[in-house]
Amino acid sequence: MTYRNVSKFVIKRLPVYLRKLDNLISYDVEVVSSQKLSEETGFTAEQIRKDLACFGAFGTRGSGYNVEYLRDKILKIIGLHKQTRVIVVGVGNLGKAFSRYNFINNPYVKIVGLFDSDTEVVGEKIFYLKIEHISEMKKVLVEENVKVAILAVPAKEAQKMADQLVADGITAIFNFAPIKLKLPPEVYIHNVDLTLELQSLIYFSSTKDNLVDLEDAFGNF
Amino acid sequence: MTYRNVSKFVIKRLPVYLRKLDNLISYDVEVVSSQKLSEETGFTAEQIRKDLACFGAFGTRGSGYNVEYLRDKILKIIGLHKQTRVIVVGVGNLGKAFSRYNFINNPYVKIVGLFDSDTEVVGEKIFYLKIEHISEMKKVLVEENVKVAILAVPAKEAQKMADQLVADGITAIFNFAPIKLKLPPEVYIHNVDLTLELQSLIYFSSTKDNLVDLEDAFGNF
DNA sequence: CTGTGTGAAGGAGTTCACAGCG
DNA sequence: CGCTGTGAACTCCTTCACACAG
Repeated sequence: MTYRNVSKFVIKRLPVYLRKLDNLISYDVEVVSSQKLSEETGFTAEQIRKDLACFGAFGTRGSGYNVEYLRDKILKIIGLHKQTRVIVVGVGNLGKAFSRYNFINNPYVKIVGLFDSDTEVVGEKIFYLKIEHISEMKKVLVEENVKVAILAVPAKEAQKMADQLVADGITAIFNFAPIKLKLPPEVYIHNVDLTLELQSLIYFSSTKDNLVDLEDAFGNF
Repeated sequence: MTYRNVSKFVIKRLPVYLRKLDNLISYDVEVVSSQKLSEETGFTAEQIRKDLACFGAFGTRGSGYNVEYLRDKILKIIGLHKQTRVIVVGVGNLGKAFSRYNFINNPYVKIVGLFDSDTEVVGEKIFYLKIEHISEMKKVLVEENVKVAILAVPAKEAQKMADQLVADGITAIFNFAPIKLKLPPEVYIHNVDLTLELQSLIYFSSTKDNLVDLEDAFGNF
């Protein structure tokens, strides 16, 4: 039995479960049902059970899931059981905000390097970590065996920088730059494009059944 | 003919087309085929044609789509044909970064208010716009008839603030706070949770067919 | 002859319903 | 009896294949 081909949709829900489980642990809750998790997360109980079933049978029929056991299982599934090391490339507004945010909110992912090409920001600190020049990047990537990079450089530098990251051993990129990176297929890219996301939100802002909205846009129909 | 029930997946792709069309316009390209758009965006040509077909027939058989005409159509479909006014609530790291980013990158969405409860940041400027105290919010919402809010306050304040926004007429929320907002179903919520997104990225960082990764995680299988 | 528009087929994700175990 | 685990049904999105218009 192998776990190839687990849907991306499933993987995206796992961290949601993880967060809820961590929360339950902090309240000393020991057992949780898929029904309870459903109420907390908004996903259906069946879906939660199906998601977990992709990776094995972790529950106890009649009672539910052991919270701590399930949390540890999910950590291992995602690969967060040993703290993951990442670097941030491009420490402008967005890179800075992301870094500060991650330091505070994400115990499972550790930023081990902040890099920028702008000598203006090099030397600045974010919490305990000093921003270094891009030229120092490869050294850190190799020493710390980093596989994940957060790319928050301007659009026109993004492709070049991504190529360099891949050449230096990066296998997954969290990309804030508003361009479609062209990289080997084995590199996983996750794009966060705030402009696009906000624009599509606008569509839904007038009314949820968009009848009125669209009739207005197409007087000709 | 009405346009109810256009899939969210379609709507999310429209801004991608929009950006490419704007780009083509800046290069004085007048006509574009779905094939060309496919190469540029990474979506299949059939999908692009199907997406556009949800809203009418905009192309010319044999040649393609008139770039400017299609751009204007998409603007109207999304509702961006008249600049949309939004406010930003919570101007910490993330709110600040988002605002600066939007000022520069998003010509179609105008930020008309920046609000925070922290008197420390009130008075600061982001580009030409001054950060105001939350107490001023309602006035701006009404005067400018704002329907969309970007919520970037700490998690524990988010629900209370969201309730207030909805009470003041907001119909869509772009939510950066890492909680599930409980709001009336007619309010559209788009969550951007960087911690969750980064965590799920980790899963894909070891290898794209996650066989090895998972066998390692479940030695017992 | 080229490229759009679209019904039909295929594939993927979700929900349903219930068997089965504690 | 309660809650998990899961095949089957269902829904929705994508891809295919081709008719049709310029």
